[in-house]
Amino acid sequence: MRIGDLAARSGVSVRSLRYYEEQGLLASTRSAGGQRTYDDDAPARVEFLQRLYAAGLSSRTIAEVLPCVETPSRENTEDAFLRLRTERDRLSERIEDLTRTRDALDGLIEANRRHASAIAS
Amino acid sequence: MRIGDLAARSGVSVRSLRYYEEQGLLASTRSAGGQRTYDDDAPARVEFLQRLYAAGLSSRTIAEVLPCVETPSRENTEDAFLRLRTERDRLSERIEDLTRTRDALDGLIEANRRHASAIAS
DNA sequence: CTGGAACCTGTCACCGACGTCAGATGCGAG
DNA sequence: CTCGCATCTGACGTCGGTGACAGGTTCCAG
Repeated sequence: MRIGDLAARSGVSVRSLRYYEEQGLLASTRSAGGQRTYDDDAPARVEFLQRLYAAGLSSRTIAEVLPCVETPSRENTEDAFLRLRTERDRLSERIEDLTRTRDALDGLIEANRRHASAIAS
Repeated sequence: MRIGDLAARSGVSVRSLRYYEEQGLLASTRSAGGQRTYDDDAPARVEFLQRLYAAGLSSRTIAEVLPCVETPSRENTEDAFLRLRTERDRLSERIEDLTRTRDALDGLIEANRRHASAIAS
């Protein structure tokens, strides 16, 4: 699979795919002419990367966490594993915070709705 | 309350407070010498702004939503109200997405833990 | 009254993921 | 073989919320 195909399948720009590789997040083999070739796992991988980015992780953080995901061996995995749990906890806090914010917005909406109906009556 | 006090109380930099004002998100009266003065509601207001920023809203979006929050009158509130609900829904989707991501991370952690214990045994 | 801390405006720098352009090269269909 | 699309590398631009600095003014404690 070439980079254009991967981009089309994963819904990510070609630029981003090159960037992911530059950051050490996505591997590719090169053809004789130097063009990138991806295996069938790539789209899922890219989707996962997108997920982590959306969760607020930076490229560097993702890179630190990935060895834990890819090669669940030992040693160089130990701190990556800790990182992974740390990021999970951070995400958890984030979710709670966002939920509180949503509740606050709900409160505003409710107050506004009541106010509007009070005017209407 | 002067800008330094507000910054200290709300845990936001002086720079950011001036920026919020520049974006029309935070009002201040000026002293004779031109220095900003804030009333007692300001810290809560700033905290709320921080919440919205953390929820991923841009300054412009916050500005579009605020009239709905501040002056729950009618007319110029109508579309602000729609905006507010739109943003609430967007936030809701975001929360769901992050929750899915957290579940994915939990899956990885669990898999890794099992793998580690398999090695240990 | 005075000195120094706090404040003012204005401007430039930064970060990080990505857009975009340029110029060169690879690749496959006809 | 050739034409044209896809891909390559490298570089610069962008956006938004802030940091940081400069040069000047205001405020308050002593």
